[in-house]
Amino acid sequence: MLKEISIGEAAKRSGVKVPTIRYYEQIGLLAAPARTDGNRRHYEDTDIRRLAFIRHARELGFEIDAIRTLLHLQDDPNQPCETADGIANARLVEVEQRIRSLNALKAELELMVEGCRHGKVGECRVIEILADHGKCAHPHH
Amino acid sequence: MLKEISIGEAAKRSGVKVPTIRYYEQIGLLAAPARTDGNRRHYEDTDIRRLAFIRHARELGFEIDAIRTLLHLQDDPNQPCETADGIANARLVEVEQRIRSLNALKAELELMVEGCRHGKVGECRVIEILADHGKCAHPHH
DNA sequence: GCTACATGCTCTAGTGACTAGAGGAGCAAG
DNA sequence: CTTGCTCCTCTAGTCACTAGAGCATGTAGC
Repeated sequence: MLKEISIGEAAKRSGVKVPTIRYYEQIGLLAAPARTDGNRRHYEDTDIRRLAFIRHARELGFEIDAIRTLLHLQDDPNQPCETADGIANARLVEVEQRIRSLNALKAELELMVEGCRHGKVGECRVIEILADHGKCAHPHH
Repeated sequence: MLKEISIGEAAKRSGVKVPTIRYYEQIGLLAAPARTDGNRRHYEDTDIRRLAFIRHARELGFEIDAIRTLLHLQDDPNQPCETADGIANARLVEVEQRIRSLNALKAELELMVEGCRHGKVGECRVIEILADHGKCAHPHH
């Protein structure tokens, strides 16, 4: 007979922490599992896969609501995948934007650190650049 | 005589929203300004600069606590700027790390979107990749 | 002076996505 | 049988705001 999967075991296998699993159940992202006699949750393999799916999507920066939609799609494999495609595309655009602004920021931070000649704060470029946005190398953020 | 700067005007000039300015006052990031007869806040140019400083630092991803430290440094320009330099440097390392992981993520999202042939969800790569981490292009996240 | 209406005030509560802790029960090993 | 781990529920806290209620004040047109 199969050993039942406890919440701790589910956490280990899926990479989602125990309180987070309970939280996902609470917000309806994961169905409430069956309980043992002692009122403990026990999970099936499908639950583990669902949790891994959620974890992966969270790591990719998808919001819970987007994940909810993706999970609905997954549950009904005959739907056209345009919705999923759209969600992933929107996220891609976001990520590209974020990379651009982080690159601008990196240039600026390098300028700051480089400009700091370890003197007094009065001549420190970190403070100076932060105080005056006009001194930014890339002022478009 | 100078026109007094209202909170709304301060918001416009600094780029920090009105409720956020009040919030910054509440958490002690910005000193409580003088009030008019009618109990309205009015600001000085130094306050506007401080707000712009905060806004800029927030955009650069500095946390409020780091900003608080930077502001203390700014208030006392005879301190060595190593502390400010250290904060900026730590932030630079973070930003570089974040750019790297976002690039990995971008690759993965592109793979997903590209792989989606606008068919049914059953064969959708977006769903598939999310469900199985092993399919990632860059599995190191 | 009167009437709108914008802007300001304080206060409380809500957001997202968890995380931490209290206080107790169940369970396996020695 | 006791020790210690995992589990249970419940509430409250985190960060950096944001939203809204219910009032007071200021300003522009008539």
